Amino acid sequence: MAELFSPLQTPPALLQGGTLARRYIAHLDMDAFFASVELLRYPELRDLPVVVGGGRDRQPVLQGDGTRDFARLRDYTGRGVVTTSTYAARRLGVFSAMGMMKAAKLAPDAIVLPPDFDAYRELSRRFKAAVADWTPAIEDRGIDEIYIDLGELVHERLARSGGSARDAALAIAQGIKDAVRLATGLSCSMSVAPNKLLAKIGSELDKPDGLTWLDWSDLPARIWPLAVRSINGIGPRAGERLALLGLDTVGALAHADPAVLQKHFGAHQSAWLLAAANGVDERPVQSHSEPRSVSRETTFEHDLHPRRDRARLSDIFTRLCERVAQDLARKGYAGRTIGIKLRFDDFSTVTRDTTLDAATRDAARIRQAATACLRRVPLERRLRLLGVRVGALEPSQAAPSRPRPVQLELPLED
DNA sequence: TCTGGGGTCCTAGGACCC
DNA sequence: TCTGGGGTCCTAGGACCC
Repeated sequence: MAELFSPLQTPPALLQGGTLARRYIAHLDMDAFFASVELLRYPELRDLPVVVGGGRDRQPVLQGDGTRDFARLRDYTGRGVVTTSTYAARRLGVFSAMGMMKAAKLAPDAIVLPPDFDAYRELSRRFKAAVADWTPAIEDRGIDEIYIDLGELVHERLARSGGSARDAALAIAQGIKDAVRLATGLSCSMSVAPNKLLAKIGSELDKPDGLTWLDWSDLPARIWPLAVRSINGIGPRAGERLALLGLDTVGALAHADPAVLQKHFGAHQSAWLLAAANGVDERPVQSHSEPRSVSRETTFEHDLHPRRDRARLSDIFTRLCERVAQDLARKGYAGRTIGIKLRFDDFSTVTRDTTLDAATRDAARIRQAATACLRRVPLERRLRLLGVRVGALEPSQAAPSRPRPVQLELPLED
């Protein structure tokens, strides 16, 4: 049943391993997800630079002549970052996580839309349901992406119609892309590869609406020229440290001296870096996972003074505890570890937590424990952010409540 | 005019126990 | 006089991801 690696496709590190089953792992990534959902609603914005982000901002205003008046980035004031931008906005240099004020400098005429997370969650549910019609072997990776283990589907198709595994996998992936478009009106990019690591990289290679096949034989030509940051798990910090060692590309990392890497990154991380750069990743597609923590936090419009703004802070604190308690009840969990997070006006961040004898999801109990945590922090600066977290979760007796249905004014009926 | 909100995982030191 | 070692839990911070 299990095919074996052919030596040509096999990363050297796995050769000794012997009989590993060839896997067909897909990564599916919705294209510019939030912005694309907004384009369903406002088709007249297609091809324009549009930014989704910021806070409680002005909604588009329907005017007498039937056109809508949209807010412009240049008029934006306040904190907040770009959540997503359309491809037209990206061409102007505006990307996710960029401060809105910086984005306004680059693209003052771009249109700003406030995020509508209920709509995004609904479309997320629809695209995942469409994929689930094909296979249950789906790993959730957030609102706009999933991994899919295509192994069974590929073997079924080969048994039925013959042909190459590559053609079978690509036909299945194309079928899934079509199903997602039918269910949502949105495009996605997919890649099929021998593991999650390569599939994740692959889905970026042909965006938007791409479909990419990757095998180990593609490593030198298609993966090694990429920046090390293309590897999921190498972030800004590790990227910088690698650059200091002269390791800018995945290929350079793949051929780096293991002793040098180990000196700078330790045994564990250096081994992972080398494996990843060589396309090696044995993690399974995990179709079920239990939540570890639930949290709520808020950044204030203006920094608050711990004493002068004490009443307001206290209100906000209470509300955060209540929302965390609601989230726990909705999901059917309680937790033993209660924690707080503070961010000061200089952006320094501290956390404190405490572990109770028994799990709770009671807002008053959470607030009591969180207040005790708060007393352990010296409050000498103004505050920018306040957060409350409950961890060490365990399922709690009461059944989780059903999510409320969301009404959407989107042209999505099929 | 810098820098959101919701998460996961890892590390490291100290407490505590056997 | 000198001086164990392993395991687990708790806490704080930080890197990273979507």
